[in-house]
Amino acid sequence: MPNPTDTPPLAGRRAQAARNDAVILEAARAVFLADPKAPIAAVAERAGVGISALYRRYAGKEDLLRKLCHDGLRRFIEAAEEAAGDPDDWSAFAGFLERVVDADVHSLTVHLAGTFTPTPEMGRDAARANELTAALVARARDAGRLRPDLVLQDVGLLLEGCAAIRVPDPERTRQLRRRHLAVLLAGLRVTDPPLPGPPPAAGEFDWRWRRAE
Amino acid sequence: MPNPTDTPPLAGRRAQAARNDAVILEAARAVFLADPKAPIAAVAERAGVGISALYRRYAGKEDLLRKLCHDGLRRFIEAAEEAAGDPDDWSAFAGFLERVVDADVHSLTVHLAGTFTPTPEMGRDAARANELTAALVARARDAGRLRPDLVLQDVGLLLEGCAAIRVPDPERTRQLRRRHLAVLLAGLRVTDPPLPGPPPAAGEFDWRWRRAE
DNA sequence: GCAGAGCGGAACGATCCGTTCCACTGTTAT
DNA sequence: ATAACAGTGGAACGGATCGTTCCGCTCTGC
Repeated sequence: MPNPTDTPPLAGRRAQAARNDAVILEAARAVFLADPKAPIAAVAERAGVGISALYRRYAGKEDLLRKLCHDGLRRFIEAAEEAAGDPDDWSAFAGFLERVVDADVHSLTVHLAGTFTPTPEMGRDAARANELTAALVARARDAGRLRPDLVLQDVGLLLEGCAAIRVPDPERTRQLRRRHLAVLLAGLRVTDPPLPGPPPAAGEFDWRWRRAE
Repeated sequence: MPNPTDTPPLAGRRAQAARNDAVILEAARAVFLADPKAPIAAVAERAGVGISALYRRYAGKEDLLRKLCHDGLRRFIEAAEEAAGDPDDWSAFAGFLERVVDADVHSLTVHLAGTFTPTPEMGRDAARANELTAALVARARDAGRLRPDLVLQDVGLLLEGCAAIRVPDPERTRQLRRRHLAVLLAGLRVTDPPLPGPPPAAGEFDWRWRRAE
């Protein structure tokens, strides 16, 4: 009998399984980040496991995608909460964007939208993410650091723009996105004249979350 | 000999064919702009013609894509040449970006790259497009209007960012891109501190044009 | 009228991909 | 020791997609 008492440091087969949990999730994140429509076999290959190891953990592709997206949403919230702790009104806002861009969270959320049916909890988290972002925007704006005609929905577009920057090397991608973001942030400080066209309205981008028919 | 005198005002069947030339190209542009991997049948459907009408004009999908991309490249050059005529150093540069963004040229070129083998002429046109862009950048920078640490390759990233903005309605898409571009342009005027990280190098994005294996 | 250009769309063949299934291995409990 | 089984790898299946071909039809230009 190898384990007389149920020792927390699992060994043998159980440990392998627990390790696979993490390996698979990491592989899935990397693969679907690079290509949201990647086949599920690519995840298994990247993780160095068989397909069975995937289907043991997730009911299907949609299930995996949903979990991945929900994780991304949680990271987004985390970043917003962390950034809110910054005492400087501007760098709280700027730091938030930098965190989100660095973690490539946007690709995990928006780009995966529509590929699965969301859970109610995801809806709640999305609402919370929105609130936190709105608070950061309002704070920077009320402090007079952020150009006043920038609305909450603009932030999504900024992130979309940064997420579009992509080269084969992930680290270089991060650097280039930071560079792009720096230009954007420079343009977001108070300036004249105001931004052109009607600002994005609340709910204008909800179509993303509707499933493809 | 069907036409004793080569009369330009074609009529009947020939006219229909000539009209289809344009209709098909327009449909192809719209379809592949919305989804670079769209099936060729979608183009036929959108154009309101059969699949035969497509294959009568193009040897295959790759042929159509190549023509579309080359057209986009030419529009890009056109935009650069037009913008170069602007006497103001800054608005020549800014106007150039606005034209390119409005025409959605970036999606037609970069996003279609790798899906076909380019012709030598396309290589020459691409080189010319690069020269023209470099000239506009240099001009704005030398005039002290553009932040000096911005390099040619940054422009591609800016366009990439703008092209990533996309909603179902094309006109609204254009407006939102303009808005995004305005933020970017505001950030591109001379500012401090300089942009972070090493600037994009020449040839760093050539991998796009290599065919997927 | 007749030859054929132009066309619509069904049909084909090749991929691709999600999912299922089964044999096998090492572990756990008896 | 050995039975039961969780965990796994990967072949195989069925459905879907898509590029391309092909056949029959129409209508034009001679």
